[in-house]
Amino acid sequence: MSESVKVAAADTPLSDLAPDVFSAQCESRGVLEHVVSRWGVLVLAALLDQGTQRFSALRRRIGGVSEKMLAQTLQTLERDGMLVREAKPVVPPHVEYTLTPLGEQAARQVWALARWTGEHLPEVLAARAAYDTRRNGTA
Amino acid sequence: MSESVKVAAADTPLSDLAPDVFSAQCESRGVLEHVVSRWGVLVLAALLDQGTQRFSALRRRIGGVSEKMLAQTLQTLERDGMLVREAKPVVPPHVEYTLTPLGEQAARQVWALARWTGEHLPEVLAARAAYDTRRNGTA
DNA sequence: CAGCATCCCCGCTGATACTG
DNA sequence: CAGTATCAGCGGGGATGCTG
Repeated sequence: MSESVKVAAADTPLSDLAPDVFSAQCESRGVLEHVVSRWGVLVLAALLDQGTQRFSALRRRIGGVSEKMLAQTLQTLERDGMLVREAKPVVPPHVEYTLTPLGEQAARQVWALARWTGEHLPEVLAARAAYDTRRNGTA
Repeated sequence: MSESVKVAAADTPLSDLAPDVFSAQCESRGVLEHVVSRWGVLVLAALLDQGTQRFSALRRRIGGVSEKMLAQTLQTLERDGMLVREAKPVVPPHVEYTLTPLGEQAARQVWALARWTGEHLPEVLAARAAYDTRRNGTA
């Protein structure tokens, strides 16, 4: 795979590119869910940010993950080819996780999205306030 | 909207841009979840693809949504300022939904991500096969 | 240290039925 | 047509405890 992520060539009719996303059993939907899942986003982001890291480093980095969910998320992403797990055969186990090129592409996209939401949070918050006012009456 | 969504400017240290995404109570995480939720993605995509649409049109378009989930999703996205709901006061109710500029930006990003996963599905599937073999099969 | 197994809860989700 | 209300089921996700 190359390097740039190539996004937003959205003048092409959307339905031509992926007509099936709207169908209930679209397989790529599952992949997307993994990638944008609660912890998936953060694992990818952390790995993109800091590069190769061990389990405990990730756990410390990502506020609020349980061991279970971290392990589960890592497994899923490994299975999807987004990252590589390398277990060094030493006495205190030492396992490192690294993004694959594929995973890096995903991570960049996800990260961009996360950053975008962060940047536009004020607008969202304003919209919410307006909406709530409209509903609850005077407020 | 201008043209490109500007993604993958990831040479900037990630943590500088949004240090708080990793904290458990990051507000933008919620917005992200709404946007990339199962039906959120599809609603945004449908609206980006076809423009303003009514409730029933969306329902028909998006395979497998229940009325409840569609209504819920639309409400959430409206509250977040991603789309506008316009109810025409006619006897058989007629309600139209349209993306806001903000929502259109979101939709493009989400759509790009969806498309990316679609394009790279073969790689993911291959990775999965390899992973499963490593675990069950010959391994 | 890494991570699997178990238990358990609650929130998302869908099916059904009712209203404006 | 476009919702809201209610109920029931399933699975995500956390806490705990145990292994290599």
